[in-house]
Parts: sequence; C-alpha cells; structure tokens
Amino acid sequence: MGDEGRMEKKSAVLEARLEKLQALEARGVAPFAYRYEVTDHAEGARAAYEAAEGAAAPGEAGQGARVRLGGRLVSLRAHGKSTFADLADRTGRLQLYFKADRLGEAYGLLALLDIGDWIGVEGTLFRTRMGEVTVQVDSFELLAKSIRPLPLGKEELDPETGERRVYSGFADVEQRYRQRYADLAVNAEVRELFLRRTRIVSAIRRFLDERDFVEVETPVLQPLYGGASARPFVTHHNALDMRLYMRIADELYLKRLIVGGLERVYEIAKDFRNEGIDRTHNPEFTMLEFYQAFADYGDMMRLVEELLVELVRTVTGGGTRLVYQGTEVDFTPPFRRLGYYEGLREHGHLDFEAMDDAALRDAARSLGVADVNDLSRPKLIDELFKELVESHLQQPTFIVDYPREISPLAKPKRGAPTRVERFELMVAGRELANAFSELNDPLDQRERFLAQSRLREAGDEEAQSYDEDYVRALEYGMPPTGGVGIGIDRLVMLLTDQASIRDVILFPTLRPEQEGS
RNA sequence: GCGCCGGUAGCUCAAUUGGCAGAGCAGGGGACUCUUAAUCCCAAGGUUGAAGGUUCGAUUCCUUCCCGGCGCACCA
Repeated sequence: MGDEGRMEKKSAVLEARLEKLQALEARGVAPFAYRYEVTDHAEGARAAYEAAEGAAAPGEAGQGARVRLGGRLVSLRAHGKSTFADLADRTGRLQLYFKADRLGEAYGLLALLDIGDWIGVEGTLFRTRMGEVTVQVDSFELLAKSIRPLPLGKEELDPETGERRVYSGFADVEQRYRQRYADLAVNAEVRELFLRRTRIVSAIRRFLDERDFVEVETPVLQPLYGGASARPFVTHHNALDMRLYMRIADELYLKRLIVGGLERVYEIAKDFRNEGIDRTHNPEFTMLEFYQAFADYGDMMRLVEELLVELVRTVTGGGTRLVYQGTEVDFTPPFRRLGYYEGLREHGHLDFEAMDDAALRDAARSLGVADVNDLSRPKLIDELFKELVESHLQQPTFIVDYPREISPLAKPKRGAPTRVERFELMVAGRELANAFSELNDPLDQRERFLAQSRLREAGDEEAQSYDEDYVRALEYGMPPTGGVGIGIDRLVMLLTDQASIRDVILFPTLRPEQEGS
C-alpha cells in the first residue's frame, strides 16, 4: 500500500497504537529493533526449571536459572505496580512477571506495550504462588511494535482436563485464509497443522532419498503442456515473444531424465490447472512424482504401499490406522488390488462389455453425468467407473489395469493389449496416487499422441498435446520405468483429517478483496 | 456455472411484527505489587458488504452486484 488514497480508515485502536509509537520514540525507545540474543525458549525453559526443581532438596528450589527469551506478547494483566503477561514463541507460552521495584524506571515502558508486540526478556525462573513457572523479568526490550490489533482470543486452561479454551478468537474463515499470518499468529492448532504438513513432506523426501532417488527441478513454464489431462494456464514471454504454459504435470520432463540415465528421480513441486475451485481443488497444488528405472507398476505399487505405511506411522506415532472425517481407514499392507473392469462389474453391476454406446450413455445420464453425448466410449466407461466404483472405496485399494484409450502414457498390459499397466490408489473415496509402467516404445508413443490429437480436433480440450521432443527422447531409449504421481495436498488432508484443501494450503487461491472492505 | 446459507464496532456475537443498532473481549482514562478469560469504576467506539427500490420509518422486505461457506456440476 503506502498510497494514502488507498489506506483504509484507521480504527481507534490503530490510532492509539500509532500514538504509543510516537511516545516510545519520544522516550528514545526504538520501536523496531535489529536483533536480540535469544538463548532460551518457553517450553525448554519450563522443562529445565521443573527438572531442576525435581532434583533439588525440598525447600531449595527457589532460585531458578537465568533465561533470555524472544516472543510475542499474547496476554497482559496489569495490576498497578506489577504486571503479569504471557509470552508466546514457537515452542509455546511462558508467563512473565514484571515488578516496579525490580525494574525501576523501565517499568513505565510497559504502559506503551500492547498485545501483539514482539519483545525480548531476560530474567530468572520461579514458581508463583498459584504454581505457574514464570520469568521474573529483570530487563526487557521492545523488538517490534504491533500497530494493528491481532484478533487474539482469551485463553483458559481447564484445571481439570488441561484443555485449552479460547474465547472470542479468530473464526471468520474468509479472513483466516486471506490473512493467514494472523491465523497462524493466533491459532496454535493452525501452526501445528502446517508443521505437520512440513513433517510429512520431509518424511517423503527422506523415504525417497534413502532409496537413492535424486530430487530434481523441471520447467514450470513450458512451450507444450502434457503429462495429464487438464486445461492449463497460459502466459507469454516478452523477450521470446512466445506463448508459454504453466505446467499441469512434471511427467514428461522427469522421464526425459530417465532417458538421460538418472535412473531414479523425483520432484515435489507446484502444478497448475485452470479449473474450478472447491474443497479438493486449488488452481496451484503440490505434486510429487517419482520415476524408477527397471521397475514396473507392480514394483511401484509395493513402493507406494511402503511409503504410505511409513507416512501413516509418522502421523499416528507408529500406527497403521487413522480416522478421516469419521471413517477409520486401515493402511495395514497389502492393500486390496481390484481390476478396473472387475471393479465395474462387481461394484457397478454393469456388464458394460455387452452394452452398446447408447446403453452406456443412458446409464451415465441416469447417474447424473453431464454432457454424455460428447463422450467417447472409453470416457463414458470411465465416468461410470468414477460414479459407481471410486467414490465407494473407503479402504486403500489399488485399481489396476486401465483402458488404453484414457492412458496415453502407459505401457500395454502384458497379455491384454486393450488395457495398460496402470494403477490408481483410492482412499476415502478419492484418488491418492496414479502410476504406470511407463510407455517407452517411441513408435507406440507417437501413435498414442496422434490418437490424442484426433480427440483434440474432435473438441476434447483436455486431450494431451503431441510432444515431438518427448518422442525424440524415447527414440534414444528409455529403460523400463515405473512412475508414480501423488497429490501432496490431498495426501496431507487425509493424514491430518482436514475436509478442505484450503486448510492445508498456507495461502489458498481466493478472489481479490474488495476495495475498502 | 446453478442452488442454499452468511457478511452488523478491531475480534466474537445479539437486535421481537419494519420503530432511537446492543453486549462481551480488545482499545482509551482511573484504582490496584502473585494475576492468569485478573478484578473494579468511567468514557468512547458503527456508511449494518455495495448500489438501488418499497415505506412516515429498513440491520429487518424487494432487486442487482461483491466476497465467503456448504452442496451440485466440472476436475486431480
């Protein structure tokens, strides 16, 4: 901002804080410091004090260690010549005790502090009469003034259950997404959720690194988009004066690296798809793809199984089951394997092979599938599959051996050339992973691309582009390869029991705020 | 894109049939040296998302628009 005309009208609270800022400067206190030597943190200091207390002889535990902490003021309880406050840092909260006779002139500065300010404190630990481990503050510094009031609720610890109750906190979902900084500052459980996301992604990297996969980076801006069926974002490069697409998948570049001999590669990065937004779709989302030379989709199924078991153990503290939105999901391997056509027959009760296109179309229409008249037979079958089978699979299930027409990058199934060696892992009614024995026959790949081009000409906007350079790469020779894609956001949703993708993305895509709202 | 619900003070929420827009917390002034949703006293705080309409009078009824949530459609 900075543009006066665009500044919102200042609230009384904002005005009051700006006045305090000036008062501080008038007293020679810099409201925005440069550094503070932090040697201790809230949780560590408390734990150390309690440990020392336990070790001391009865009645000797009075004098605690000196500590220096940095953090944000989240509660202020002034009583004239003494003041209690709570300091929050990344590890938790610790109570502070300021006394006028101990702090002298500096005590007066407290009146210019507000909830939300960042401060550094030095003092000694003690236990109050009420039994709370507290810093007896000897000196403190303002590190950064908070001009805008944080929507911090008041908190109470239930003495019986130890449960934290928050009163009139920050609940407006829209503002929590728009101002994630405030959401994080105020809601400890939101901070914890995103830390869990980070731990999950770290565990994935560790899992793959341990197995000799190398992490690589491939282009986000691509002259041709491919590797998935989706509509792209289009952009333009000025100097080259050319159209570029934001990638919809990493796939074709990663397999070029397999051609180059890297053998085991992975990428964890953003993909972009120009489609609707809802609780399982964000226009930019994080994708994991990994490719392993000399492996087929059977190997990848076992690897995915191992990875998931490890991740579930990470988040549950060793278990193999978790609850997602009220349903218990059991990740004890091996996961169920179910053939695509077998699933359709078994769960859909449809003998699709005996049905002509019109019959399939009627079946799809009766299930509420849109635009059935525009769909080819394989797409019709796939729609029926999604309606009748996928959404009903709660427990981890590998759907295997997809129709060739809807999988232009997968290798034909041995002994069943109308199918391909592809699997999707379904959990809680959603696709969690998609994988195949990668098609490495350049002649077959060229044919598949041509078939996609024909679909595109027939009006299928999601048909894949013909990528001649990719075929050229295959012509040099790609070893047999298994590849997997896993949507990280949805994986995190599952592992953290979140209903909306926006709750696992720090800054979800939203419409811009209105002027002056 | 369609349907339903919501948007009131910095935050969380009220407001009867259409009749002066309120409370708690935060913030301001005052009291208070072991409080913890600190307490007590005082004062203040609003273009009710926006624009129109109906009406003597609209937070309330109607229309359009903006933003969000949920569901459906699309998709991963």
